[in-house]
Amino acid sequence: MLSKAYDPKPVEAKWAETWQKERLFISKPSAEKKPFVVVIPPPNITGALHIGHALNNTLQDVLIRYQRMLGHEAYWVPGTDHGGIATQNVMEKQLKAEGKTRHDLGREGFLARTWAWYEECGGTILSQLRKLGCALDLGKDNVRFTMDKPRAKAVFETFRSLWEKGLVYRGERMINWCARCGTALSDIEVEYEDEKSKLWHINYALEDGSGEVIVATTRPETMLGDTAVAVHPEDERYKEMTGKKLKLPLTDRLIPLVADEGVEKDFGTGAVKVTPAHDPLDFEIGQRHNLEVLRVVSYEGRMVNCPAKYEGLSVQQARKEVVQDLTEAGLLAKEEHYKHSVSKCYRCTSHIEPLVSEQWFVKMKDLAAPAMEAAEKEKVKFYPSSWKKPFVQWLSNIQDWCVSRQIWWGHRIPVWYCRSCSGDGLKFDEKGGLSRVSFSDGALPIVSQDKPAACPKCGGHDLLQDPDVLDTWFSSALWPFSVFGWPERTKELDYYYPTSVLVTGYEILYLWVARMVMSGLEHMGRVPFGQVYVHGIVRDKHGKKMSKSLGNTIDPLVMMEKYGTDALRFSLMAQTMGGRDIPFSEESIVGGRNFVNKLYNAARFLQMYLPETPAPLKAEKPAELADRWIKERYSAALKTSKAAMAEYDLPKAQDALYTFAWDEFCDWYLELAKPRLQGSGKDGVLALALELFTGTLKALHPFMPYVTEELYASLKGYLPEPGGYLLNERWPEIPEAGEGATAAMRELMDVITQIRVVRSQFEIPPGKLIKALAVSSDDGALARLKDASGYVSLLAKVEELAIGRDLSKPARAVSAISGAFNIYVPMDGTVDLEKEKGRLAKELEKARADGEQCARRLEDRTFMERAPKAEVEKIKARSEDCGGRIDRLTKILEELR
RNA sequence: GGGCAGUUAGCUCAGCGGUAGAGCAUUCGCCUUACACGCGAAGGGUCACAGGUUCGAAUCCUGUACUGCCCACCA
Repeated sequence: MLSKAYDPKPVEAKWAETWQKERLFISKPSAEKKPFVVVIPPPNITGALHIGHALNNTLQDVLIRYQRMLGHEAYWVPGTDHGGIATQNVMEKQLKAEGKTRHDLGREGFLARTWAWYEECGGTILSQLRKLGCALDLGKDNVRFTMDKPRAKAVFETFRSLWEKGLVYRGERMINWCARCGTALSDIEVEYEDEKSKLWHINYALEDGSGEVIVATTRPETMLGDTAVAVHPEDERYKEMTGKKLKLPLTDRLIPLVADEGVEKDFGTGAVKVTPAHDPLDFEIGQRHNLEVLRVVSYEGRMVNCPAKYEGLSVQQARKEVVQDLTEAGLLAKEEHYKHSVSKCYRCTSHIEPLVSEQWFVKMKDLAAPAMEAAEKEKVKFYPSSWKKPFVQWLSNIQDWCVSRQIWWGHRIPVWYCRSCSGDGLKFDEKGGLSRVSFSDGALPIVSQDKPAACPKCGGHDLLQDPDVLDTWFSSALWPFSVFGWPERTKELDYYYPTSVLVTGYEILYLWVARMVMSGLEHMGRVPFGQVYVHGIVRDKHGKKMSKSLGNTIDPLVMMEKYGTDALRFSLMAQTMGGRDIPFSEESIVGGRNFVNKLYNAARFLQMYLPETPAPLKAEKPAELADRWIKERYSAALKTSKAAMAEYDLPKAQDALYTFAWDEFCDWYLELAKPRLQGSGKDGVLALALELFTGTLKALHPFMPYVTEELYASLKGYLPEPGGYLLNERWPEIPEAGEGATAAMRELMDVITQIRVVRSQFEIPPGKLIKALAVSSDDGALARLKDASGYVSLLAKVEELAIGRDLSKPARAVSAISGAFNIYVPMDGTVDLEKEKGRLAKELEKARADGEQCARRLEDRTFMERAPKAEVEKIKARSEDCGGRIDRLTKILEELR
């Protein structure tokens, strides 16, 4: 005999290995079958999978397995992402623990080490995905990496093509600089956070001594880089002074007071200090007024180009010093508390320094236009659809994309420079390596993936590659076609592109999804996927974001160990309603674990009655009520589940099967089957139970692959058509079924429930067999109950059930009403009259209230005239029913007196 | 400052035009020969608020409040 509780560990290990060994998940282009393709959002090789990955990949796995079982050529393409800055940060942290920096290893050494890390970490991630049950073929030939050879080729081809179209350019612009990561970031890689700070009011005196201008700022240290003060042209307070010079405090510089539309009159003092090098708005003002761009913060985040006393200080230190010096000089007019949003690096949460820098950019407007159209016309359709609007809006406000990163790990920018032709445009670090490139200083680009043999202009051989690498999202943007070998025209590309659906969390909708849509349209001429399934973020049970620093993370691997993979998957799925964030906690996994156990025990129950040597059992057309009923319920559950899948409502699809399996199949059908399994009808019951249970296992397989595979394997020998792995089986056929048995069962189930209520309320010991009477004036109902009286005896533990029209209530009996029946349960001892009256009176009260409500509506002329006929009929029937109940209850109550 | 979502039982959420539902938690009774990771039963909600549409509103419309998220150069 199998153990009472399901032990997932050995089962999961066995099937995970078998599935991979059999290469069950591999796909080949097939002329006969329709492809269903999903490309995995490639996890960064930064460490272990987290709970968000577990959710994301469970959703994809469900879709893939489901589509396969529908008979489509379902292909889920596996891979990992090199993860640019994120991965480099992980490596640098490792090095730091060894007391080293990447510069100790040098660029090549650092890259070699990171590649080794990729081998290790990439493998770990893939094995974790396998553990999650993902239907991903992890054969070496099938797993992609955003930095492997074919993907590198795609990246180069993209860069080359954009360059030729003039869509990629190098220019000096305001960018977001993370001094800690030592690189520029794109606008969407910056996060904003409210911080408590101060608003300092600084006194700038006019050169001619005729007055002063007070400016308000949150960044006093940048005043050292001010090259003007600006006011609104219409501002009466400053009209007279505009054009005059101001003395810049703490320095000996003079700066002009300019008038600019960009200044808000009503904010602060109406005067802004202008630091074109370190503020986006100031940069614009600077451009309009031809102001000098004076950089006072270096790439290292230290003060430069300023009075010696501040030189080399960090921004924070400089702020303190400047404020103190201004105070001492009596130039600090005011200091007020102020809350404002500051920009932070999305990779390391350090403060971002906006600064002007020469970088590579991709021109976005022309790329965004077709993507907007695709979203608007739903060539790319969002689930839930509410994402369409923000998606389109984001595209419509798009800015050029800064794609160069001053890090080492990533696709090197495929541009080379000839040392002799590029002149001053190339800057070198102390070790003689190329550190910066400036087109404005004369650097001449040669676009090439590999080192060109010679400079096409001068024939020189001293060629150096641009030191920067591309934003990691540059290669991710190509993923839906680069995975199939683009730019090669492969047969995979032909067959699988465009892919079917992309499954992702909303946090990377712009970072990733939008860029894939744009790239797909630009390079392939077609959207990369027709549908986007957007899910939320897994949060802790209080709705807080999970983070290591808060200590509220849930490790999916630990949970899989503890509760089983199916349990984790089921529970995540159950809570991912509506595409919103998912509050998750360890407790919520218990529900999934319990359901897995329920299925396991249902199978164990069936096995008790099956012969040891498997032989096919053929189910006959159900004749008995319970059989007809369960088949109707099965049919309804499959129908609901299938319809929900079509709308990407995965939790609903799962829930329909859950409810059927537990509440209907186990709680009612199997209970009713127990005595029949002892008698001559055994084979018929077994065959039907097996048919429906294995069908349910099939339908549940996408959600909980392990336990279903295990149970199916143990039961399939008894089926007429045993089949193989569930993944290769067809999703169950939905039997034609009406609702007749469902209605008849409902009537019966209520009788059983009413007797159970009486038992429970009058504390009849659960094991004790009782007598009961069911009285009704409805002959049809009496006949139906007579036919099924065995069910009542069984499930309400009634040893003698008298059914009739004219049976009278025995003395010392408790009464209940169920549909057309008055039910009497004789008691051994005396009946607690107060209790009995109390509950019957409560019933009566309910019936009366309901009856009155019906009556009111039936008397309402407008209701009778305007409501649909069917509705009126329903109310009439309900009203009659209430009337009957009231009469019967009143009579019973009277007799109690 | 704009946009989007949410507000239903103690908690997490379904329901989205015709008598308020689930899971968990709580209470009571059961180790009933598949399952105590279980079985049976019970309690618990003026469906945020105010108007409107409708014979009828948790469900549709308008507004208010609160919460959360996204976007935006207000120093």
